[in-house]
Amino acid sequence: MVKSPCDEKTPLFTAKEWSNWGEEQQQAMLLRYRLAYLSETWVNWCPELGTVLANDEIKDGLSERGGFPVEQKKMKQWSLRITAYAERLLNGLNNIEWSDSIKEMQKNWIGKSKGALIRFDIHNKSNYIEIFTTRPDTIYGTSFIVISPEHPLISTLSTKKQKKIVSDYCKKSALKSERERQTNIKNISGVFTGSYAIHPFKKEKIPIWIADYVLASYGSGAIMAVPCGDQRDWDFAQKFNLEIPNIFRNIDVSKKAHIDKDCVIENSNFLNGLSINDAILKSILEITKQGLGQEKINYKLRNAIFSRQRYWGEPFPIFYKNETPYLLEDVDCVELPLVDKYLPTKKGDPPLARAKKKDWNIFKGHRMEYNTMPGWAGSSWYFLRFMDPKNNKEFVAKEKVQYWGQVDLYIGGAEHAVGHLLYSRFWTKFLFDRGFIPFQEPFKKLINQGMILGRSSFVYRINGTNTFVSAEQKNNYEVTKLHVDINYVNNDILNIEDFKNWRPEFQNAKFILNTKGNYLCGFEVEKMSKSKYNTQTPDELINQFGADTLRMYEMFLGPLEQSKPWDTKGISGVHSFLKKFWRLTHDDENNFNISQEKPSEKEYRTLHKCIKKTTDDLERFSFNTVVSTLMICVNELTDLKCNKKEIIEAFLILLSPYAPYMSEEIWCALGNSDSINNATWPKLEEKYLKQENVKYPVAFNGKMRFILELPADLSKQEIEKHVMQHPKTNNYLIDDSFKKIIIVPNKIINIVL
RNA sequence: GCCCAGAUGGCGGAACUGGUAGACGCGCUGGAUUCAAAAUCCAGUUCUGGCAACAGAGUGUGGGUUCGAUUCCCACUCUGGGUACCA
Repeated sequence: MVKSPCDEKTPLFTAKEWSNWGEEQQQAMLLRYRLAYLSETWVNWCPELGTVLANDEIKDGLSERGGFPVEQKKMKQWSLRITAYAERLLNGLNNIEWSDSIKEMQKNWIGKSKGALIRFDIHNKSNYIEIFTTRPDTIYGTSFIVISPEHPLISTLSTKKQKKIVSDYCKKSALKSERERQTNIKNISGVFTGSYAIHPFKKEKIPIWIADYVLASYGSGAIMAVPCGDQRDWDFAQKFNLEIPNIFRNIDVSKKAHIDKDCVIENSNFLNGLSINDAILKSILEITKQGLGQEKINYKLRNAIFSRQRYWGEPFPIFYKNETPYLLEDVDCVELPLVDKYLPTKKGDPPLARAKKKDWNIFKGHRMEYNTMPGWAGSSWYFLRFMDPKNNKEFVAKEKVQYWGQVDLYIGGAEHAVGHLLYSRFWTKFLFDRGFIPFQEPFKKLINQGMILGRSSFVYRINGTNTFVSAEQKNNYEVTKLHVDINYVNNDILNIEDFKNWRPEFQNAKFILNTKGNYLCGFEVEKMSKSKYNTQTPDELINQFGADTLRMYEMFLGPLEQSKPWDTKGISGVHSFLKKFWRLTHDDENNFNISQEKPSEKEYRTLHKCIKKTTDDLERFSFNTVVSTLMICVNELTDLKCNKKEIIEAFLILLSPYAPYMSEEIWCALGNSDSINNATWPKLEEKYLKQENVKYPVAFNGKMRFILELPADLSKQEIEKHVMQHPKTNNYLIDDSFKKIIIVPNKIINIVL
């Protein structure tokens, strides 16, 4: 038997059976093993728009565009079997220099948990329900079963009497998004199916309920409810008057569930007296022995849907014969065909279905694939192509990928933590498996630059209408909050004409204005993004201040890894710094003016202080503090009136990463023929930094009172003597005495009273 | 809801390993220069009281550890990111 990742429900078959199958049946079976496969998945379908919507295109259950209802629909989609790589994606985190927070997020996203799959037979029926639990030790505390509203056995399980209630409930939860279902934990809902399961050990009847806090996409879409050990189960039991059997020794479960694993099991037959961890092991052993289930490792990670019903995306190299997909063997790429409109067809097929046979550059079988690939098809591997961008035989030549290897440092936003950054790792792994690249991780080191935040503006559409209400009155209506382009908003007042012309759907929009006759927009500070219509272009700033100033200001804004609002108030400070440095090397008539004199000790000290700090800060990616260090250096050099070549030249190299144009220009004026980019980084000479005296802060009870300047090489005893002799010391001592004196050489003196 | 971050003057931020809280810049106030403006320069600028010297308070909130906490620990609040079709 081939040990290969495949659909869990893939049946076993023999070679003989295989060869007796027809071509289509073989293809269908192969799809169960392929990395890319077709599967039925739930999507957000908007009948009015005739298209599938992303969760973020839905606001309060209505489509953002137009405000139409959205429903859940099953659709055949390509998926990529990322779950086959779950374990490797998890282990690979140990081999990369990424921030702990991103690793943590990926780890939680993959969500590995050990537990058991347990079979519950159904009373008076031949079916059974499989549940996944991480706490098989609590099996004797199970008093009911809960299945998700999408569970395949729902129609079998719901009795005649319950049928109507059940189908109403399922329809209602189909309208809710998965997130809504998890968010509203205070809003407990559920219905009884009318059927009972048999407890595998106790052999007693326990009721089977349906509730939308159980998700179809996790585990097996069904749980054994243990109200004494799980708070959601406890709340559910409380609400619907279900039993709460206690299986924990000396623990009170009448007020809330007991979630901690710090206790001993009782009322549980063969598990009595065991600790939780021992009971988990023993219960799995017993479940396996009695054939009631097996040990199981479960991942929260789901296979990733890889098709989109949009026009702009890479077309699949797939064609169909009688709706069975075949892989195109041609070397040539399928190109996007011309279509009359970039819209779905009347039937609801994706835009590519509009193309006629002649519109495709390649056409085989009965039809081509209508779906296109998602954004992450490209974003998962584009960086590999940079190694060999003009190669038209393969995506990268062996010797080039051998030379360049993985990306050394990748700077990207934390918002990609579990999307792009996980997909890239996944793609890298399968490209490695197929022998295309010699490494398993795409990015050796990763730094998350903070997001630039923008101020978004909002308008409020009254649900089911095309009327927008001014922010002051939005609470009087059921409204949907929509982003509006900040270019149409001035001081939070909407330019209504611009807004109407923005999109055809707003052409006939109506407005409820405030008492001043204006439409007031709401606002929020959130990440700057095209989809939030809050972006600002730097073009004007470049025109006004130049690219060096903008570049340097971006570095000066704050720590690389911290998100910060885009605010250009302070940009003039960076600009005047560059002008100040320019004046240092130019006279009043703007003639280049540099001295060949040998620098003084003071001037060397200023320079080397700057070399030390800019070098250290650069290494820890602290660019904002580098900029202030450069500013301090220029301030000091200006005070010293220093325009000496040796100092200026070294300083230019320190400045060049931040203001490359200006430093190159002055570098050239100094008579250098090669670019400053090829200059050697100045070498720090510690001898210039040596200080003879140290300024000690003298604190009493931790509160700094005065500064005492002392020679750097004094012993603790000598320092104490000096402190005690200082006239100010007496002001703070009580009765001329103190409890203790703490002296940290070259740092601080603290006297405890 | 869940996972991950963050919170320090009027504003962006600094304090890297527990050791002077507020570096550097913006803004603001006053002054110099100028016919005037721009540009530039000088001085001041956490808050409260005080002419000042100085005193008290102070790093989201409440506790704790420590001679000493923005920094470490516990509990919370708020803000941002992600939550699987924005990429």
